[in-house]
Amino acid sequence: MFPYPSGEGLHVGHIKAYIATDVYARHKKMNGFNVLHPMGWDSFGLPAENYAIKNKINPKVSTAKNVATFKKQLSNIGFNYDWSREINTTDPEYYKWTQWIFLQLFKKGLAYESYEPIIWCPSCKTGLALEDLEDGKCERCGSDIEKRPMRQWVLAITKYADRLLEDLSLLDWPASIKESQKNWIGRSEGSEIDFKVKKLDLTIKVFTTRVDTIFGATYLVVAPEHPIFAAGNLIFSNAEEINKYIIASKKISDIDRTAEGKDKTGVELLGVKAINPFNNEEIPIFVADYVLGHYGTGAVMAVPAHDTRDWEFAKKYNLPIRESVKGGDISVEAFTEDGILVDSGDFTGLVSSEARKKMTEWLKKNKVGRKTVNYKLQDWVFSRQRYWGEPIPLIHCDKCGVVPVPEKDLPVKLPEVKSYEPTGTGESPLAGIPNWVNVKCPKCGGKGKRETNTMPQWAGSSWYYLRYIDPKNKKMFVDPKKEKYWMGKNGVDMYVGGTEHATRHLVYVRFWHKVLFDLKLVSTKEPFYRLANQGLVMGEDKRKMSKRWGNVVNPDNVVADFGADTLRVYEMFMGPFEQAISWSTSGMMGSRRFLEKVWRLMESIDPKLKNKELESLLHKTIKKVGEDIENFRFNTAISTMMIFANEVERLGTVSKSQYLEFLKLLAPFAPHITEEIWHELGHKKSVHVEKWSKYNKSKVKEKSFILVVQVNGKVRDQFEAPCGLKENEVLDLTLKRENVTNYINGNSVKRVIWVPDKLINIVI
RNA sequence: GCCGAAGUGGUGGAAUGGUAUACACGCAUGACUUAAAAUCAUGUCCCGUAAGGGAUGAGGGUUCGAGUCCCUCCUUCGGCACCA
Repeated sequence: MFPYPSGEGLHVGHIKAYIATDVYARHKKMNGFNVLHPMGWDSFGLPAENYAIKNKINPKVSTAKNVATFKKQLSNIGFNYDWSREINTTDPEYYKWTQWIFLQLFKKGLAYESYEPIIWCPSCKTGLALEDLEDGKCERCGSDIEKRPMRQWVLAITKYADRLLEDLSLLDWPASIKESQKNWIGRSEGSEIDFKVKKLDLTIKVFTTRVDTIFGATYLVVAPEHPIFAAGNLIFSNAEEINKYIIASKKISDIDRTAEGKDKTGVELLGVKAINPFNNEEIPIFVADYVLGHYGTGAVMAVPAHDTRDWEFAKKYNLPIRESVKGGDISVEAFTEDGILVDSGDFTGLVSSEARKKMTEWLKKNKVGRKTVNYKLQDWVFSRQRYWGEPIPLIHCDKCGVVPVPEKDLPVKLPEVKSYEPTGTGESPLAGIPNWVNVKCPKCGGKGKRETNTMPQWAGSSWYYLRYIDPKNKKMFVDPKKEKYWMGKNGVDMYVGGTEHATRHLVYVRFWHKVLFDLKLVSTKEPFYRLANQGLVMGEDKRKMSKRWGNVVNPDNVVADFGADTLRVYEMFMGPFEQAISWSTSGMMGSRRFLEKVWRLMESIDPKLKNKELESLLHKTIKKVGEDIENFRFNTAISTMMIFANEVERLGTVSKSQYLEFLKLLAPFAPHITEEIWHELGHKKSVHVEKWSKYNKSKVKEKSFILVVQVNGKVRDQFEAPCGLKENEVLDLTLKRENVTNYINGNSVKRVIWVPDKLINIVI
């Protein structure tokens, strides 16, 4: 994943992922692959802009400065990036295509204008998507958020909810990321039921996953946002009280409103009743803020006997609690599990799962309900009232409505402004530039106004992996009209980044990719079939690295003091790649010592030596290091190399060819020192263009092994034996050993388990 | 509450169902040195002089054999959450 060039610079945790891809890319290259290992800058959006505002610099200037800092830091570490393919999402030649993709979404009807109240950050002064919240606060600045009705652009990601969920099964991704996405999408199967409202010519639809409990429904609840209130509340005899309740509930923030255990409040809609379609029973209707307007239908049937929230509400307002599923004691608490239906008309006696099927069928047959699916995922609020983003390429015309900017006129460049601070008015700073805003309508030539909202920070990263093509083409981007596909058959082979993107970038990018797939612009269903997450590198004090704790380790200092190779080897060796681990300076010294040892062992080379003793170990090492890199198990790859180096040291001599083979294994991890030694030993070409060593299966095989003898599963003896023995031969050898016969002690041998070339277990 | 991941020495961790604690850090002792650093050597889970016994969060189970598979529970981390 390309970094966000923040003003803080990189710390040793950020570069862990880059070291891993570098090792992986170098290894693949040595194995003959044509590797594209790119770097770029995802630099539009709030963090860059907030930094710019705080430091009173134009975001364009500060971004360029931050990019330069990042690039310098990275260049210290010896990455094999192809800098000729460096990209920057703020480059007009880049965001031209971000805008182009937006227009495809628009033309497909997947981008629409909405006036619904959305999340508003009063500090960042912009609308936000649900994904931009963390613990109910603005993820960027930590401010409490508000709800604010305003005009906005929204992307219909919910149309792709099912595919985003289903296709997770195609992905070789960490379980936790898949799990997060699954929870975020929040698919829930159930039934929609129509309740006719008596005296009014309207129907309230409710969503439930527990249609089997409907005979226990004793009232209905609608959210304060429910459309039933849209036409005014004069139909209710207590209209004033209802109005008061609705207004009050809008003032409460979403977090307070949805906090579990919060006292439930509500008001009955007097003068109307809802009719349960199953038994024609008339039940009261309440408005209560424990029902959310944006989920399901914004209305629920309340079954206090079998739902905890309804139970609490019913207790408080003295509403009847009627059992319809056997199994609990509803006088004490709601019974929410499945069971056998009671007092449920024709459905009495069925088990819940069966009842749900039959009752949903009944709803359909009688045209009073249907099977439905609901999602927690909401459409993506895509406009920001900020300066530092891609202008949304649309023009508003009084006559023609919303008109897309013609493709030939892209990019719509972000204009230079004097004041780039957010206005807070619900308009972006771009609205204050009349000669940018006022344009001709591309359709009718009449007066038009540019859309002044910009795209969110996630736009540019939603397709950056597509800005590469076969190098033979020599072009930096492909015109989608001329080229069928933007990418090869397999897409990105390896994608590495942090877990914080689980429900943001990694959802958005899959959504855009699927849209492009439907447009036949990409050939794969998914952008990244393989993903790895680097674990956090924490400070030496086991706290998260932060200025606040003064525990940030800057790679520049580590490189200056201990060398880039030490840093690289240590970060790969410190533990499993995906695990969070604390930095340890003394631990890092161990990696430094290992590299010094490798250097020293040059002196142990005996050019005349044909070192048979090491041959088997070397080939095992070649095998293990290659497999470990492929599987992102860098820590064990390094420990395997350490074992080899220790053995060379123990023996005191090594043949030149063996030493060189070993150097190649180390080269992806420690590119500088291996190159130095490689040349020292007389090579003109680089070690990094060498072919990766091939291990020899026959050489991996040992001639003898340490046979472990167990008696009844306990280790009682071990001795060296030649490989390839048969079970009876081994047993003969074993039964001659005094240690073994002592334990057998005259008992008859009941069973013998023989694991070839490893272990024998004698059961007595 | 639901879902997921994980619990192994003083520390980071290793272990296709087959010798638990590889590798590294730290520590101790020794060698080298006037001394220190660096380097090298030896040792370092617990009990026991030893033979041996016991330890992979706790308790059960499957198996000739379990850190690994199954069940129950505890703890930590992550996601979702008045989501009907």
